[in-house]
Parts: sequence; C-alpha cells; structure tokens
Amino acid sequence: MEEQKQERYEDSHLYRIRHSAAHIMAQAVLEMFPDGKVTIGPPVENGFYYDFDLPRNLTPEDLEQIEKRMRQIIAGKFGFEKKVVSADEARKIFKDQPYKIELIDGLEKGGFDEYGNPLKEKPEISIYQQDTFTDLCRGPHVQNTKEIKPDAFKLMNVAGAYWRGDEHNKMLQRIYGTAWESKKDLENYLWQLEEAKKRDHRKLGKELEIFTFDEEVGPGLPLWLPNGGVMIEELEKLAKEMEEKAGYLRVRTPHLTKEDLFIRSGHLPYYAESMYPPMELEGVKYYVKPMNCPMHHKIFASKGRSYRDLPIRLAEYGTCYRYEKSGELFGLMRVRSLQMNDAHIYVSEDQFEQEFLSVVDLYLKYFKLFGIEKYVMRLSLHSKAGLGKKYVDNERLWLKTEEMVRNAMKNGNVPYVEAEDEAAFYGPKIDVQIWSVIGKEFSLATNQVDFAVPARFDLKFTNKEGVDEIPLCIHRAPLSTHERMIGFLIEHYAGNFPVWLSPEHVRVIPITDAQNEYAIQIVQQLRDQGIRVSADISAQRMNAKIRSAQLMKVPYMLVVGENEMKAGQVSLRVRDGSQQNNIALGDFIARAKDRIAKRSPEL
RNA sequence: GCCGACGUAGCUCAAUCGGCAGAGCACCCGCCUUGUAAGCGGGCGGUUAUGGGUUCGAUUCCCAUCGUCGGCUCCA
Repeated sequence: MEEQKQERYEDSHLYRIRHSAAHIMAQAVLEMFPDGKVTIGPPVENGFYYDFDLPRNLTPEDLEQIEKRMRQIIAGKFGFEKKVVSADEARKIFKDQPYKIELIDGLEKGGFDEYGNPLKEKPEISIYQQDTFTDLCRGPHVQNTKEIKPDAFKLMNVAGAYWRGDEHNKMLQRIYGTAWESKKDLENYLWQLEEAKKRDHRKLGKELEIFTFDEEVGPGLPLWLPNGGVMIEELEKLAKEMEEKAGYLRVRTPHLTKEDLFIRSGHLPYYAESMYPPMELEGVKYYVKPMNCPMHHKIFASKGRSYRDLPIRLAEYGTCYRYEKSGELFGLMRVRSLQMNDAHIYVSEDQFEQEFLSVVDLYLKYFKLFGIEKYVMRLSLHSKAGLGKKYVDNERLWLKTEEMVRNAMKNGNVPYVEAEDEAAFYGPKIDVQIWSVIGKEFSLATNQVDFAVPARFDLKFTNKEGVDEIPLCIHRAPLSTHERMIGFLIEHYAGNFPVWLSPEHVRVIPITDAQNEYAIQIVQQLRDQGIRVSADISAQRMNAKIRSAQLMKVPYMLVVGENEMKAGQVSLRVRDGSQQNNIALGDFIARAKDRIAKRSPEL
C-alpha cells in the first residue's frame, strides 16, 4: 500500500536532524549542569526529547538559555563521529553516567535496547561524538551540526517522565523540542498546533454548551448540558436502530452490585485500583460498577440456554464509574463516569468468527457514517510475562483465541496491526486507535474476546449432543462511550456537526419585531415535524442574531422579514454561509427532514 | 498517582515594585425597527479557587488543600 512507497521515518533526513538536535541539546544541558546525568533522547513524531536527571528543576528561562547555547553549538559546524566500542570501553567513557552504564549492561547482555525493549540479537555498541559531547547511541545522525537550521527548531516544554517508562523508577526531567528542515516548516507546525487548539473538544464543548465540569461535583464527572443531552439521545437512537437490526436485545442493570459479583468475575484483583472504594451496609460491601459484563453474564445465566438460542446479544448503554488517577483525566476523553455503548455477545466457538466480523462490520458502518478515516485497528495480545499477573493464566486459550481473532480479521480482509501485552485480562481484543486533536492517542471502539469469565460464572448452553458447553463472550463497544465519542466527534467535526447530530437544527431569525409572530409560527410548524428549532426574538439586530447562530454552528438559519412573511416563505442561510431566498417553508422542511432522516453529511 | 506550570466576574482577559480589583462579551432595563457574522445608552455582576501565614497593608510573598493544564504512568 502507500506506506511501502514512503520512506520510513527512521530512514529520513528529518529523523537524523531531530536525533542530532537531541544530542546537541544534551550537550547544552550538561554544560549548564556538569553533574547532570543523561539518559536517552530519541526522535519522536514532530520532534525529539531528551531525559535528564538534574540537581534542580528546569525553568522556562533555562530552556531559553539552552536553546541559545544549542544555536552556538550548531554554528560551530561540528561533525558527528561514530565509533564502535566494546562494552568495557563504553563503561570507561560513561563512568560518571549511571544510566548509561545501565544501558550498556543491557546492550551487552543482549537483552534490551536503549528504550528497554527486548532485543533478539546482541547489538553492537556505538558512540557518537559532536564537539565535546559523547553519547551512547546507535544513530543515525546528520554529518555535521550545520545541517540543523538554527531557526528551524524550538524547545517546547519540560515534563516529568519515569526512567524507562516505569512508574517505580525515578522521575526524570524531559525536555521536548521540535525540529524541522526549514524555518517555514517549523512555522507551519506551530501554526497547526494553534489551529488544533481551536478545535480542542474542551474549548469547543464549552463554547457550544455541550458539557461542563464543576469543581463541587468532582473531577472527571461531566455535566451534560442540554445540547450535549440532545447529542446523547441521537447517538443512542442510532445505536438502538443498528443493534436492533443486528439482533441485539436491550437489557438494563443496576449501578451497584455486591462485592461477591466482582470477586466471582475476577475483576477485583485486576481492577480494584480503578474502582471506587466499596460502601458497606449491614456488613455487605457494594461496589459501583466499572463495567457491565458481570451483570450481563447473570442475565445469560438466568435461564437455560440452547445452542439454538446463540448468539445471544445483550446490549445496554450502561453508566459505569472508574476511578481514573487524577493525572489521567482529560476533558471528555478520559472521565470517571461514563456511558458505554456496551454489549456482550455469547457465542459457540464455531459461531465466533462470523459474529466477531459482524461486530467489526458494525464499527465500519459507524465510521463510514461519521466519515472517520484516520484510525488504526490494533489486535491487542497477551504477553508471556504477564500470564498470571495482568492476564488469566491459560496460555493455551490465549494462543487459541488470538489465532481465532487473527483469522477472523484476515478472512474479513480487515487491515490491523498487532500489539503484544495490550490485551484485556480475559482475552485478546481489537482496539480502534484514534488521536485527539492535540495528538493524544485513545482507544475509541473496542471488540474483545473473553474466554475466561463465562466459565467463572458457570455460563453454559446445551449443544446438539445434549452436552453442556461454555460459550465464548464478545465484549464490544463500537460507539465507545458517550463521553469519548462526543469528545472525539466535537474535534472530528470541529463542532460543525451533521444536521442530525446538531443540538439545534434550525434558528429562525426575524428581521424586525413585526415578524416575531411569524417566526414563532414557523417554530411551531417545524417542531411538529420533529425538527429542533428556536426563534431568536431578542432585541438584537438581524446581523447580531445571525452571528450568534453562526457561532453556535447551527446548520440552518431561516431569516424572515416582511417579504417572507407576506409570501409565507423563508430566506435560508446555511451554516457554510450560502444563502437561498424565497423558499417555500414546505420545501425547506422537506430538505431538513431528508437530511436528518438519512443522517446525511450534507447540509 | 508522579514531575512541572497555572487558578481574577458566567466567558475571554487586564491590574507597574506589596498600596482603593478593571475591560470586552454574556445577562437585565431602555432606545433603535433593521435584509445575511457584533446598532446605541444604562445597569447588575468579585470574600481575586479554598484555608492558613508574613506584613501597617496581600490578586501580588510563603505553606497546605482543591481544581485545571503540559507530560509520565494507566486507559473505553
């Protein structure tokens, strides 16, 4: 496909520029803090970082100084010299750099590379030197510091980061920088960042009055404003329609359950950290549910099931509560109260592939509807090391179900990537990865196989031979949660929702008070047709009314003055700025109803 | 949870060195009666996140708590 034609980032000149800029930055930092310890500094998307262990915290003023010094180093036109060394030589060179020694040990054993990833082969150990600075590094770099344009890089910010990404390790100071081929590229990138901020769902969500947070209610607990309420209703309507067609059955379950249920499900040992602590009444502990599955399992178990009944698809927009750590909260994308587009599908093994693919098919239908194109389907697998800890200890079933998912995806011609050590505790899954406008990655939809929990609940159906069999369970959430989906959609559409999803379909704008009555009549007529509409009869001028409707991104504005009133017509202004005069009200209603009914992306 | 930054009216932001807390928008009341992105005037609105401390005096300096933001870790 297209990626194959493109040069790999790792092979690009830009990658070398960024990698080299990181080294130059490290030199500048070490000059400022001669006792500072360096760790690693790789290129990343759009730039690079370097992690340091320093005697004091860096300030924005420090960054300016470092940036200045970097420009001086660049101006020195130093070459990047590579040298392959033995582990002992390397240890001598980096005798005052404990983190480097740790890396050298890892390289020597052949166990791990500089980022802590396991390596298959024992790598050679190499160093790169520019000017006075030498770093343990496999490269590649630019030939000479002069290849880095002094006006095409910028240090962005300082952040904490754990050594080797492990929260049990020491926290280091990470400096992020961005670097480009030219000043123009840098400016373009910075402009894009500013543009992205404008469509940030946290900003737009407030401006469009979709949701709010209140300190007194609590962090991560969004309050849906009326406009958000409308969007939720629309999404649920959509889900119910689609699921009804696909043979799902709707169920409802309580927000609370006894501790026993989560002990039985096996969630508590894996999940207690992310659950609100229990409340105890009359000696019984109750938990607020972080997921719906155990209760759906109980519904499955509530009567005898035959193979003829399968697949059984139980769906619920259940409200769950998860105690996400405070620093993990992020607008609507990461919250503590959430409503999942949840369903659990119970299948026999031979039904699995078809059912799994029909779930994937459902995702793709939704993505097409929303025009979602930038995503990656990720097959999340277990890791051998995690068995019995993060994952149910049954390697045979892991390998088997992973292969089942792999086959399903291959047979369905659905492109995907594989990721080790990313599975759910009870089985492999397909996660749909998307990115927020500021570049944070999230799983939107998810489709998970569960080979472990049904057995714990004694779930069974009677097969053709009259023998009990344990069903597999597919957990799926194609529309994610209301919170994450709406957060994503706000950014995806930059607030310009398709008509059906817009909180307000139509704003009627009388030009003078004399048309207020007519405007109100129109509102009544539209409302009778199921159109969401309001009339702006404020004391503002028409221009101001149009402006406020535009700012709220209302798709249709009906401007009515004396002429329209006399003729029983409207002047239609569409959100995109286009305008059509002298339209019969009935014609407009037909157009709006058509767009809404079809969930059309057209205005 | 961890590292760092930040918190002023409903919103967006000012306030010199520690010296009477201000503007625009929104809202309310008037005037204007208007043709496709802001008509004009007036009014309301603050224990400067919360609680302590230093000081004659704190939005400003210090400490703690809460919250938000940038990352890390984690995740639907």
